[in-house]
Amino acid sequence: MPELIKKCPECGGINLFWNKEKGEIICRDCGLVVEDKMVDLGQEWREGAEGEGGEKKRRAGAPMTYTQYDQGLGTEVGTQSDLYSLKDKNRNKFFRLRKWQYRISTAIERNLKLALAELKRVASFLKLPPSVEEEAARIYTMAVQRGLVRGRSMESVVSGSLYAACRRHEVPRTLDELSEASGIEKKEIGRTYRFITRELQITVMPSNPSDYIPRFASSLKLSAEAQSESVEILHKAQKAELTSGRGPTGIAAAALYVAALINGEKRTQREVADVAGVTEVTIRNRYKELLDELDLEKEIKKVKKKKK
DNA sequence: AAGACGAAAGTGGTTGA
DNA sequence: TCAACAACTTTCGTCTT
Repeated sequence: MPELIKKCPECGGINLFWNKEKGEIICRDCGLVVEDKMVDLGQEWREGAEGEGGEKKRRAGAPMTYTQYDQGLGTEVGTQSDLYSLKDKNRNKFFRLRKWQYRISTAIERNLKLALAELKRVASFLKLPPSVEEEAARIYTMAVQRGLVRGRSMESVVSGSLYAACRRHEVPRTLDELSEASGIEKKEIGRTYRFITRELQITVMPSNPSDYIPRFASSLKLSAEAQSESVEILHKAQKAELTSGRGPTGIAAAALYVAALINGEKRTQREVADVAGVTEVTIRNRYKELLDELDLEKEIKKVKKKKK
């Protein structure tokens, strides 16, 4: 743990946790990601576009994809030196074109200004670290430049960008949380999220259940022991291939529920379900699978006996 | 009385013809 | 484009603490 940060700026708690793998510092009391030092992956987007031809992987220049060259937005219309070489007739044409470009670019700028303000608002509501906010802004900018906002509300694209940025930085928020923060419907966010990641060819790793643990655990006020216990359970669950195809939040919730039970800090299924944004039924299903595959019964019985 | 459990029917999204 | 399908939710009745 670096010396500089000793207290959580959000809640003043001193229960900070330095996750070396992810290079971030998490407050165990309120779940705030105090600082993250993740390497910025922003320039690597195009490298993620797998396997079609070699020339598509060009690296230099502004962050735009090769298809943008067709769309003309990246090109300037007419410079001074061009103008002098034109006859009067054509001059008018070029003035018109320049006017067009001016309109387009100011429209984009105006949109960006509004959208980035909204983005900042939502990001601070969710207490997201600056790097995530920045990444979301970049994603949004690309979306605007490629005209992906057309036909969608600005807010939903902002939310989609944020959702994508969170997942890329492995501090995922659930769609419900994004929805609450932005006031956009859950499915709308999901739709635009899928749309923009596909169109921009952003590769997002499927989110890992353990990424949710610190936040959920702190909302439930669970001890650090229970938290690491749940992470361990998750590891085992992953080995037993219980995690593929399932919703990561459900698994995380079940692991937390079991861990709380084992540690004698029992929470009701309802409580866990609420913070994880899933239903009790889902927790029960995952919970049952966990008990079947991993032999946790003994541990739970142990705790029960102790109580008596 | 509250929580845990399970069955059944419904929802939204993915997949494969 | 449509139907089958899996994951998840909603709802509700029953059992346990």
